[in-house]
Amino acid sequence: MNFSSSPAKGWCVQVAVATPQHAGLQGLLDYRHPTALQPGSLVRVPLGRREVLGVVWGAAEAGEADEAAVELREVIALLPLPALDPAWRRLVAFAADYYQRNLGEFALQALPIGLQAVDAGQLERRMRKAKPRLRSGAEAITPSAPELNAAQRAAVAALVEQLDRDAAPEPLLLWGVTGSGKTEVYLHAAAEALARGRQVLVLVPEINLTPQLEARFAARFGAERTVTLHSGLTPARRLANWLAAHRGEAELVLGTRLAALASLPRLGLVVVDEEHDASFKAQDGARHSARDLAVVRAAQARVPVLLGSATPSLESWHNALQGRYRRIDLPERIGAAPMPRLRLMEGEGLNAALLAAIEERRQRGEQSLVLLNRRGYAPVLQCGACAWKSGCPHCTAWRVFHKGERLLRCHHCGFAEPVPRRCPDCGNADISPLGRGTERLAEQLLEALPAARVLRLDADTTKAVGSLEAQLAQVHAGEVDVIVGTQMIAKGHDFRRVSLVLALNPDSQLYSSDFRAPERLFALLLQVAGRAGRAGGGGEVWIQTGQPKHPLYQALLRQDYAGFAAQQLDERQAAGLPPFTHLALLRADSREEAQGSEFLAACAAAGRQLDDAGLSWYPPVPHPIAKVANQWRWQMLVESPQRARLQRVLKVWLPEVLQLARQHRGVLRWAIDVDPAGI
DNA sequence: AGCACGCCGACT
DNA sequence: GTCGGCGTGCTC
Repeated sequence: MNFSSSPAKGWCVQVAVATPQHAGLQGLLDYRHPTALQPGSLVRVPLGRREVLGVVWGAAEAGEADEAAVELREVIALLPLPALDPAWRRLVAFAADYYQRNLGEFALQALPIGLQAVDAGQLERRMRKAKPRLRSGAEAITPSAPELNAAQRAAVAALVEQLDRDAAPEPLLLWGVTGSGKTEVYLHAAAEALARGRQVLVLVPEINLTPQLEARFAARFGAERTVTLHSGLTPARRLANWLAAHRGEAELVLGTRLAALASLPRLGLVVVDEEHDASFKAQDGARHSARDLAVVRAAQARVPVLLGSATPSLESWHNALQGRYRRIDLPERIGAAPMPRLRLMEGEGLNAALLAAIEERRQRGEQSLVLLNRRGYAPVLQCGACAWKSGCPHCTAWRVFHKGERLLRCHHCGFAEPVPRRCPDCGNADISPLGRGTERLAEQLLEALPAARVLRLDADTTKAVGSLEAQLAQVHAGEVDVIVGTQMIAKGHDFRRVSLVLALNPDSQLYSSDFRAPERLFALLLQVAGRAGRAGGGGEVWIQTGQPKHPLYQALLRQDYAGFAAQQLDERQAAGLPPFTHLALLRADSREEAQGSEFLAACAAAGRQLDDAGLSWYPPVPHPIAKVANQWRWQMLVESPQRARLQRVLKVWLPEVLQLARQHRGVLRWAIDVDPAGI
């Protein structure tokens, strides 16, 4: 033994910290620590002048020969928490790799913001005072659990079989209309997982949907076993809930997309409700699909995943058709409430027939729901004498006329000004609204039906905390005859008194440049149709359209999602679109119009150069809204017949993109979007 | 991304 | 004379 050698220089630990890829800091950062640190440990480390949170990914002993180790900065503190488990690290590593982002960016995005601020002492105090929770119990199903119908029993049976089998289960696609009892299947499935001592992750698309779901789970299993995770929680609450999940105390974790990467050491079941919903796709930061990551997570952990929807995403539907997912149908509405009758009507605006129908319902004490997917009074203001329109000076978009607030407001950058009395260009006093939003529709309804009590429900009327709940309470109390709203009225809320749903000219969404627009419109209309007459029966849905022969409306009339999906999949295949191809979109924002385009063109050229997989590289095109807040937005598409080929090429392409971004001044931001929501 | 440093316009 | 605008550069 050699006692004379100097002591080892400690350990070199590799730490994941939140550094975006354009920061030029790739991969893990090395720090020094006197002892070895377990992978998954949470640490505070210095980064420049800041002190940041990091996750230990690996450690190597630094011998005395290791001169470099002397230069490394020291780990500041080790947080007194159990390490993030290998399953979590594997999932995060997959996500970073697949979505082409830094590991640290994904890892830190998955941790609650409260962890970054809190120090070790605070954390210890917080954990001590955290109330002890019940451990998993056998009393999973309480007597209040209702009987399941045959279809629901089949779904639960399929899931139980998967739970008890130690093989990677195939994802279950639970297909059932509103009211077919999907939630009850989730509850029974959760009970089975809890009875086996496992944790359950339930994802929903919107914060608004978490309270009612939480109430149902808490009523069945106990509030002390249930936590929620979503962006509406205060940082302290979110930290406490995250910790409860991380330490395995919370057995049921309900949340929005940010919960998909929560730490769940005993995960036994993943549920994604309304799996088709666009909210599962993160459009900022490290872009990813929480639904897809939930499926990957379940596969990696070899636990079942339940994807529920009345109108599954075409990706999931295709997967079921291909035998990769197992489809389970819930064909009946529970409680014998039939689906409402659908009608297509030609025409424009509030005509006599529509008004008469609303008035008839009102006199019977029933409610009507009018869907118009456009906020404000009118989408644009126009001068009667010259060519002036209410354009936004900072965006290539019109500013919307908000009559009540007397404002012209840009819905893209937020720029607002008082409505001018005269045309800013020619001074003419005759300026008038063009088109119609929910505010104007509500006004027109009040004029035509003075006795009707009209409530407007959109992002403008519900932005104050608690105002959505208050207005919904009014609706449920029968204090409202007509509800006018945007698509937010289609989601989750159960309007028992509504017997008539009107969708006013949704045609514009049919001809959007986005290839997913028809899919979204079908889902929206079927979802809003499900709001009509859940209790009594005899509900009606009227859809006003100039294109009654359009296959989408014809399929909707038959309430034939399968037929619609088949037709859409044919179109996607013919057009070379997902799920038959795999896409990545490179986006760039620039100060001057040409800069973004030039950068993306250079990126495309570099891509073609290195592409050995025969991908398609499309030229840069402006974003549908080319300029927002004085920044020009461009995008460029890469298309591949195979996912693996796309992945392989992106991996070698991105370092080149990073290089090019440094050379192209004026490019303010850029980001890669793998599996983009739209193009 | 943060957060610094660094050099030019309107104000206590 | 300073306060502060955002250009540019760095972070194990």
